[in-house]
Amino acid sequence: MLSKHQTTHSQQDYLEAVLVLEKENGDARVNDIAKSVGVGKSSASIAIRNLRELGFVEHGHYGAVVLTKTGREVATEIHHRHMVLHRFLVDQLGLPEDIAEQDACQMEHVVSARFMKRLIKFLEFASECPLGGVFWDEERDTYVCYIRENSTEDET
Amino acid sequence: MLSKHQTTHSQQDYLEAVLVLEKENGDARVNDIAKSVGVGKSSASIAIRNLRELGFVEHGHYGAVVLTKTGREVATEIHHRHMVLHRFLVDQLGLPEDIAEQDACQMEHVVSARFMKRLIKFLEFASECPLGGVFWDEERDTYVCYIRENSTEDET
DNA sequence: CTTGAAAGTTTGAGCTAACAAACTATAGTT
DNA sequence: AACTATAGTTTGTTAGCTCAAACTTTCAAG
Repeated sequence: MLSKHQTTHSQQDYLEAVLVLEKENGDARVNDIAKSVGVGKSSASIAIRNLRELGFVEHGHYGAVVLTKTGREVATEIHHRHMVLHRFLVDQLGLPEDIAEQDACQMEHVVSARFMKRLIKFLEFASECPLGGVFWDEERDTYVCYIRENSTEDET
Repeated sequence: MLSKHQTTHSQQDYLEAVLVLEKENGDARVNDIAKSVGVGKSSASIAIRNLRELGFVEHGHYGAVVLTKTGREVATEIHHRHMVLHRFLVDQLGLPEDIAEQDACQMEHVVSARFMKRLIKFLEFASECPLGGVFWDEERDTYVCYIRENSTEDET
């Protein structure tokens, strides 16, 4: 799934959690990681030990967990995927936040790099397209398209 | 992931393989299932035994594997997801067949029912929309949109 | 009717990942 | 300095999935 640095889905979840906690709390502790990932603290402790042995994090006994260079690469890529997928699910498909969050959390681990590149181009195009676009109409429970005022050509 | 009938991703793969082999060969044998899923025949044998004990398939010793009612429900739902996702990846995002196949195989197990419903509406709308649409232009390596000739209104 | 190849099964092992329970270290309070 | 709540770790168990290797059944060809 991920470019270099082969990791399991579970490991990707832990690394992403460390990245997010670092930003939010300035600090990533085992207990918080466990809560963030949704597992018991014993599971998190073991997972972090493995990630340390694999060189993705540094972690002194009873200290904070810190991403290494390679760990940060994996974490940022996964988190980037998460945000792009989330944006697609909310902005383009019009799904509610909580559902989008759930789906993005799962999809981020399994989609190919090719898919992600295309999805990014798709989103860029949708927000830039001079002719118009498509959006979800919650009232009418259907998609709706529109044309911008001053669009004169047939193709762009 | 799936409505009722809780199953693992792996079990869903096996059930889908049985469904497809039934259609293609008229028959689903353990060996063919193993090849289709991409595992050794011992793994397939054990997996089918579990599915039998859970009531998803029937399987006499050294005989063909047959879906039960509930097994068929799971298999058809998963296969339907597969086809919808595949169509989205190819028709909408313009991904090549083999990449789309890979991604659909993974995504079908993890996306929510809400996502699938929306994606189906999205695809229906894209193919029906009277104003125009978006497609991938392989030459120019970008998305392109067009407006149909006789579209007069601003919204539909 | 025997025999060999192909199909199917069983066994024993390994890996990832989760949990609860028991244990140990840390830090803050008094 | 002692004590306690909190954080972190270790241990033992379980579950799911896979594999290779050894074994058994089936079936068709001779």
